[in-house]
Amino acid sequence: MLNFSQIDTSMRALAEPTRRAIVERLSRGPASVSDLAKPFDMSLAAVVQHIHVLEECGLVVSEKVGRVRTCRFEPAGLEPLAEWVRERKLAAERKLDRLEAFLAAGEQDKETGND
Amino acid sequence: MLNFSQIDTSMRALAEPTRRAIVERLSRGPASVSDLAKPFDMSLAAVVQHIHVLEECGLVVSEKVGRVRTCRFEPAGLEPLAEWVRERKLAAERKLDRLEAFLAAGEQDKETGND
DNA sequence: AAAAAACTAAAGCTGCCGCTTGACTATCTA
DNA sequence: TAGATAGTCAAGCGGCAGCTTTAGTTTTTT
Repeated sequence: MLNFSQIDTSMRALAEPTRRAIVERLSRGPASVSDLAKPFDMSLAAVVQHIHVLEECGLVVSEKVGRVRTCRFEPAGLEPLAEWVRERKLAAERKLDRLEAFLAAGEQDKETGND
Repeated sequence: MLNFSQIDTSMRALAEPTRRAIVERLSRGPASVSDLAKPFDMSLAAVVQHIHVLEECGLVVSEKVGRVRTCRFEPAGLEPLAEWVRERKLAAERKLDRLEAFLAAGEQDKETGND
């Protein structure tokens, strides 16, 4: 489908349990790459790859000082996702509104008809 | 990783552009399977498979009457996702609060020290 | 200066996900 | 009742995402 939109990349990024766990960890404060890797039963390289994905979609930023790269969570990266959810809920509500308006109009007709 | 949590299934479901498009369509009102399939350049069977995934994670419900299956969007299915986002933002804020408290305490010390 | 620590980069492997095809069932229409 | 419509089921295929391994670099420690 060749979709490179923001919502697509961040959804894909967070579909991974490991990446979600990394974000959860970072949402409680910054951490180095090896700190992030410790809880996981996988190679450091694998965790680094996950971090790259999270950086590419703006959910994580990092800075290297000396030999240590420190990663931080970027809450703004959640916005595309949050917005998509809001839009879906809103559309569903509007649809419900229209249905209710339709039913209300029907009741109205009935009442005026019976009047 | 064998993760069957609600958040995992719904994130995975919505990581797919086609499935997201289906939800977008349904959030504006119910539709039959073939209606849903029309905009996509793929077989009906493929779309049916996507619908199944969306049903399994509670984002879509459907009902078959006669030979037509009508699908509806279930906004409640978004809750796990919405909650996860809220929690992440909250954790990040709290972390920021602690930082600010720490800095404020530092300023306090400075002031009392200079006093 | 040598060894250790903290990554980084690249190549290769494997399992799963999304898709197709084909064969089938059930329902509606002419 | 014949044909069309709407969906279902299952098998199979190809690509790619996530992981490993290996070999490197840079920085810190001893």
